Amino acid sequence: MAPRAGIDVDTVLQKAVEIIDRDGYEDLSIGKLAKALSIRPPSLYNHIGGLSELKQRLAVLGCGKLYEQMIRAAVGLSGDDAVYALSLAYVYFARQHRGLYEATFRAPYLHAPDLKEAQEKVVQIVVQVLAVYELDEETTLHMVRGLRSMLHGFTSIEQTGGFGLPLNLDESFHMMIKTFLKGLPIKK
Amino acid sequence: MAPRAGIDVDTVLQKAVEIIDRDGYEDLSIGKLAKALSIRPPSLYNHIGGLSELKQRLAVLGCGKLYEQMIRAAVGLSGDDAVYALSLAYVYFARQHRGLYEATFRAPYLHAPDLKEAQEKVVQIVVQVLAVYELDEETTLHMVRGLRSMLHGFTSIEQTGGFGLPLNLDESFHMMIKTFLKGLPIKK
DNA sequence: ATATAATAACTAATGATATTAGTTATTACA
DNA sequence: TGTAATAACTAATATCATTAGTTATTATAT
Repeated sequence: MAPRAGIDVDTVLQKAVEIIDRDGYEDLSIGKLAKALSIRPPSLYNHIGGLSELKQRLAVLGCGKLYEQMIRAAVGLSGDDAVYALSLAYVYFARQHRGLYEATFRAPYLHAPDLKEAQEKVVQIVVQVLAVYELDEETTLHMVRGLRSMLHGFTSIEQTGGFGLPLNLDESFHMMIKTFLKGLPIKK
Repeated sequence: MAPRAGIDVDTVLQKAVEIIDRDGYEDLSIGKLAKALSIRPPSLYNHIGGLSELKQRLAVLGCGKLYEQMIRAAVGLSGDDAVYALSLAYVYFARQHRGLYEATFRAPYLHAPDLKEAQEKVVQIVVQVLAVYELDEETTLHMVRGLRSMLHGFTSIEQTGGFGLPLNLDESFHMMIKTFLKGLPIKK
């Protein structure tokens, strides 16, 4: 029998991230992952409960990483600068980790507390960044939803090749955010 | 041997839509579909090439249905009214057919001509509806991308339960569109 | 009406996947 | 050093998608 490969759940997750980022989310399987870790498929069950749990963990991990990227980008900035920085961080994260980004929207257990918590942290930065605009409190929250919709929508369509027109993507993205910011219902 | 069940590819697709709309996209399987049609699983291969082809057809069908709903809603309207109507149609379609909507983003063959064509028709309505605003031609196309991002993003987040705050969803949606329209870079 | 062709149903089999059960060897700990 | 824990293994199981081949139903030609 082989000596222990020194695998733990983090190793498993890292390798899973490599696979989905390189080959696509749909390509992840217990067999492929085990092979990448040089162990037999059933051995993986020593570290994770199964494929669903793995996907769930990837979703939580993805949200956490996204959050880190966003918060790093927005530090020290405010107003439009912060919104642009945070939005760019969002899109760049998704481009850099397309599999992991996709995982954030493919969690098998949508109501799991740790997932909710990770998602809420992402929401919270958006709230903070929009809070400096002179909006009603409730309006701010509506606008948070708006901005998040734009970020995710743009990313998702981009990832599925849905922007076919010969038009610069970064420019589209920038103009979209600009248009939204310009239209914010600032209190007078 | 059973008499012919009178099945054709349209019957198969309709039943598949029923299943994914009711049980969720991930629940679709050859076995489940065959059972719903009262035939044996291999018999399905007389009508469709396999699960991938089925999913591809669902994606194309979904885009077509979405297009019909959008165009129906926008007929006879222009400007902001058209945008709102078309946007509402989008979201309502997705709410009514959540599985079919999801299928539109889960096509196995992203570059298939019929899928591209169906997607482009959807894009074309958005282009038409935004064309009446006094924007540069190129800016219009950027804004088309923006609006599509918002529509899809909102829908996708909504479908995965990502809007957790106690805040009216329809109001968020309406305000998002309003904010975007208000910010459109109209030529002066 | 009859014979032939086409085809949609079936069964059996295959390969792949995720998972469970049980065994064994490695490692950790007392 | 001996025992317990655990991570590796193999074997088996259940499920799924698909292929291959057979059979019966239906369509078509005469």
